[in-house]
Amino acid sequence: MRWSEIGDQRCSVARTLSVIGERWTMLVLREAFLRTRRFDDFQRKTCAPRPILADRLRVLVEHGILERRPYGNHPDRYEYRLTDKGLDLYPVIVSLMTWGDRWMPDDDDIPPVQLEHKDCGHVTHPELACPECGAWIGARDMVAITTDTESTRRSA
Amino acid sequence: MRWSEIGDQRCSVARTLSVIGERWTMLVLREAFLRTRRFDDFQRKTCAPRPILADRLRVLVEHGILERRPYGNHPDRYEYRLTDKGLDLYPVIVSLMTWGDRWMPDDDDIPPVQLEHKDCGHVTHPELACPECGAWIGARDMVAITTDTESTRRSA
DNA sequence: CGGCATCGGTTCTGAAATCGAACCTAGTGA
DNA sequence: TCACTAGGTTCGATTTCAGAACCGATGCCG
Repeated sequence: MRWSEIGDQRCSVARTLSVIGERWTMLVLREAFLRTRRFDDFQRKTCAPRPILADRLRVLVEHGILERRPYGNHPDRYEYRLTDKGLDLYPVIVSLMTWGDRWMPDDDDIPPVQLEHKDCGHVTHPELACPECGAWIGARDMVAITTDTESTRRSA
Repeated sequence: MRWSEIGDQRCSVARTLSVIGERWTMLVLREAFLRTRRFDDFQRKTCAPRPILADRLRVLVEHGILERRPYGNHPDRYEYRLTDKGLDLYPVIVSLMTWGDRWMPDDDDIPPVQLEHKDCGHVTHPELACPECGAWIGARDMVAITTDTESTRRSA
């Protein structure tokens, strides 16, 4: 199967990756969450090749994750901002960062970016919890229920 | 900059992606969390090309995310299992899935895989919360503190 | 015993993507 | 006038990917 066709898999992970799973895209999103908005700034911060960056921004805009809006008038400049759909990717980026801080520390082992919770003031890594009962969720606390489309899926 | 060098960036997201950011790798991990263990099963479920799959499994083993261990004796067969380091990637996969369920539903809009919390029995999507105060965390509830390596980084 | 199947890969080739440098367009400032 | 900025696009060389075929060791069937 071609990578470009993974969006066709009946799987939400695959469909998500079909939009944000290309090289560089996650780094673009990282910068967007750090309030980078302009093409050249994305380029400098991510170090992505310019043609690639242009493509990734286009895809993110097409899928409504970023919004491309004009700013500053005459030379017609544009900036890219996260939409609600884009802001909702926060858990993905944070999870990647958390794992990296824990398992791939660099030489000076102070993490490059730390997160402070506005409300309580603590510097910490957000973790998954169950919205129903509030318990913290680890790898084997959830059971996966695969819902075959009964009518279409038959034995073998 | 080459994609193969992103691990050099002083950023935990980039370093994480240098290990699990290649095409197909996340789908391999998805299957690992669904308890797939064998080469051919990974191949059938992810639909990744066999040489690519072999490479991705090798990288995951090299980084200690999967463990390759023999099972069943004589023809020398191997299976791949998540290590603790690998299990700790659960929030990444779950976040990708949650976003896909919310923003990229397929035609019959019942999600392909649902998660039931073992302890409380509810079918739900885990969400991020602050480990210190327990509050739910959304995109703009955390402030990023960039810790420049003071001695090496100077103005401009 | 021969022939086919299984599992876990590797090899090979053409097709697709990525990369970096250079270029383009439109305005601004000196 | 010339240099500079911002937001891209074009080009050609390199790298990666995709998929089909193959391989080696064993087991299963008759």
